[in-house]
Amino acid sequence: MAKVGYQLTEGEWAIIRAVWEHEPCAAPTVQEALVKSKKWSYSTVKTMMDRMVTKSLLKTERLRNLIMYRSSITPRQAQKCEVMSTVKRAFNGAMTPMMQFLLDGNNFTAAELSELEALIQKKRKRSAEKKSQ
Amino acid sequence: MAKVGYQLTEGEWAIIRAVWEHEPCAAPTVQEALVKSKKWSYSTVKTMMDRMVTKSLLKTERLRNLIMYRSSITPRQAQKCEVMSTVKRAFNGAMTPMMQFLLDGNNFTAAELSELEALIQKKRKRSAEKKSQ
DNA sequence: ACCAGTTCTCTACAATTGTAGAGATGGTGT
DNA sequence: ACACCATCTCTACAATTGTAGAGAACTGGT
Repeated sequence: MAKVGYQLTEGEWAIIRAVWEHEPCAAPTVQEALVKSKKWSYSTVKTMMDRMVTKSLLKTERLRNLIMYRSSITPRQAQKCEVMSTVKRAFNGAMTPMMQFLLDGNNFTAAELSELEALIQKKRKRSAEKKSQ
Repeated sequence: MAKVGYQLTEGEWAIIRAVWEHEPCAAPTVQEALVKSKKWSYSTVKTMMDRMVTKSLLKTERLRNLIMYRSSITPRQAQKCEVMSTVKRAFNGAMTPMMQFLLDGNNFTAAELSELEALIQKKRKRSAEKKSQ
């Protein structure tokens, strides 16, 4: 029952990224995975993970005396919450202005632009189909 | 010296949006502007605003016994920080996947799709020009 | 049965954020 | 000179987040 719309903190993102990559996994695994980027002690990582369990961002399962963690939300869900919160806060909830802002402010390569264009075309075709059904 | 890369909190966004809309303005003005959406007391608003001055998100100027506030960062700057933080956290810093995610997950109208397409075309033309110069 | 190593539990603390009351202050009209 | 109103200042507190130490507990080898 991970509540929708919850925005992860920076620390939680770091943790859950590591969990996604290694799950099911124990806390020491996550700590080791993160020791390069964040230099958190074991206690720090474990505390954060347990708090995330309370929030239903992770879930646990005991194997003997080991506690295995898994994510309770998918990357897509987490991304969606993050993006939604940004578009709400910074663009008054309007997706298109945000897209414009992104296109406008960033240096995409020609290849990337083509890719995006193709995506839009596909999208457009699909919505046309829907309409005609 | 508003440090780049600082991500506003939800409360700070609410405040600064009101400031952008009314600046230069005094704290009571902001409080009134927000009383519908957030029902913060005057003290709450004033405290937040003063903390934002400390962080150089707002700046002040005394007129007689009134304190007038102005923003120290533009909407664009704030939007950029917000978006950058999202792309970093949730998309590993990669802009294009984020665009794809956005396109993929949202219902744009045909008109919006065209608009975006036009933008991309413009963008592409401009980068072609740059190359040939 | 005991030791060592691994992992867990409990507790704690500072900074930040959201929240607000109580009282000080400074003009203004009379 | 006085009282009132608007506004400001100071102080405070709970929840969350980042951070971690100290010691308990369990397991495997001897």
